[in-house]
Amino acid sequence: MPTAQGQDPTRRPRRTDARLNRERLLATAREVFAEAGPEASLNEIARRAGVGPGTLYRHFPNRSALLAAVLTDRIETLYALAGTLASSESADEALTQWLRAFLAHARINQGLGSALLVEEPVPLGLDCHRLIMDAAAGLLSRAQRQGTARTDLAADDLVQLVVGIALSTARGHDAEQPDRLLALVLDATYGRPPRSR
Amino acid sequence: MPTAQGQDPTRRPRRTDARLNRERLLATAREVFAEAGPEASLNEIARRAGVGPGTLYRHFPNRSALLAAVLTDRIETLYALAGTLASSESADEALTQWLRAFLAHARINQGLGSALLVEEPVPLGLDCHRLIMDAAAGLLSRAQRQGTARTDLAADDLVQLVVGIALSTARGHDAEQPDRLLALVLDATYGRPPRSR
DNA sequence: CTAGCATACGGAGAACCTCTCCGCTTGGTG
DNA sequence: CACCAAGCGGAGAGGTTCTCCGTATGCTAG
Repeated sequence: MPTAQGQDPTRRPRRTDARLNRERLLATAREVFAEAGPEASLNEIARRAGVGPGTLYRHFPNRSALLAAVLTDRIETLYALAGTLASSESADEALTQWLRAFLAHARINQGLGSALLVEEPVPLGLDCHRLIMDAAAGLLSRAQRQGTARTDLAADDLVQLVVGIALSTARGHDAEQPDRLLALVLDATYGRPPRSR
Repeated sequence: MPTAQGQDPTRRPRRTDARLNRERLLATAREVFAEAGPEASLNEIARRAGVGPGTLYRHFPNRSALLAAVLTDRIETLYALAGTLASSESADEALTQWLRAFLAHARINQGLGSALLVEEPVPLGLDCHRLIMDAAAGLLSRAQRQGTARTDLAADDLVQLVVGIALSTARGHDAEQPDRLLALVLDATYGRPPRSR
């Protein structure tokens, strides 16, 4: 599992107070984003972490960078889950379970947080987008070879559709709806090949 | 077709300069939102319309109200389209065409604009959400009775899924993707009933 | 143990934003 | 034509993101 530790070894390592502040910021951001959504004030995060705004912005040059950092460990978990599922019994079941987990993840991060999975090249940190796509592509291609997933389906599209579910249900009140929508997408995934138009 | 003209007749009609300003603001907002997305600065809109910010805010108390107003005529068009399609040959084809039009609409308004279709009770103007749902529900139920649409599908879910496509592809670069995703959803809509799990 | 300096910090502040308030202007009517 | 409710503009309050730079401090070489 790739982890983002690409640090130029010619430079001396980070000062410990800097590392500490970074961790504190990250932990605080996790909390605040969970409370107030991805639009939460970055000043507020800095304040609650007990550092100045300048410090926050040196560690994370913008909101996206901070969001990406907060999401990173969850993403890595998803990537690892894909690895585990890849050796499970049923290829279809593996894909299904992973997509369920992915949807849950995207929703927990308030939908919009996961928007950066979709947006621009992902500013900083390790490449979340790539990791997710790799995980999805692996499971999907196995389900296409060994399972019943339709072969004209691309991983990009599948992920995008699930992200869409997360986004559009982020503020909804029907707690069951995301599951229903995902079930529908899964039906399409394992359904017969597209009807001739 | 319901149109939002609910004006208390005991009050004298709006002054003409007010009506003119409102129209100018609306036209400018349409442009600016199209250029810069639904996050565009309202000050900028006021400036370009040649009025003060105060004027904008009296006509439209907040961003949502302005967005809703901009979307209104498009929504009414969609509602009217549903009426037209309702008497067409194939129930399935009618639903399909309407969903295509709806997706195009949601995307033109930058995805996020259509977020207010999903969010809170829709602040002002006529009830966009209700109108859309009515249109979708009518076409879907006919496709379920006379066509091949699966009967365990609710209009809410179908609309939500399409909104999700619009949202998640709003900033994407693959121009074909929205169509592919919609095709997938349509396959599910007309597909066999859900497999026994 | 200490001196020196690269590294990191904090917070003032610039430049934006949304939205409110209120004194002045003006369209429409009696 | 005079009146006044309706409407206007813009100052400004209070929020935001993000930058800049003088100051403080962890680390290391001596």
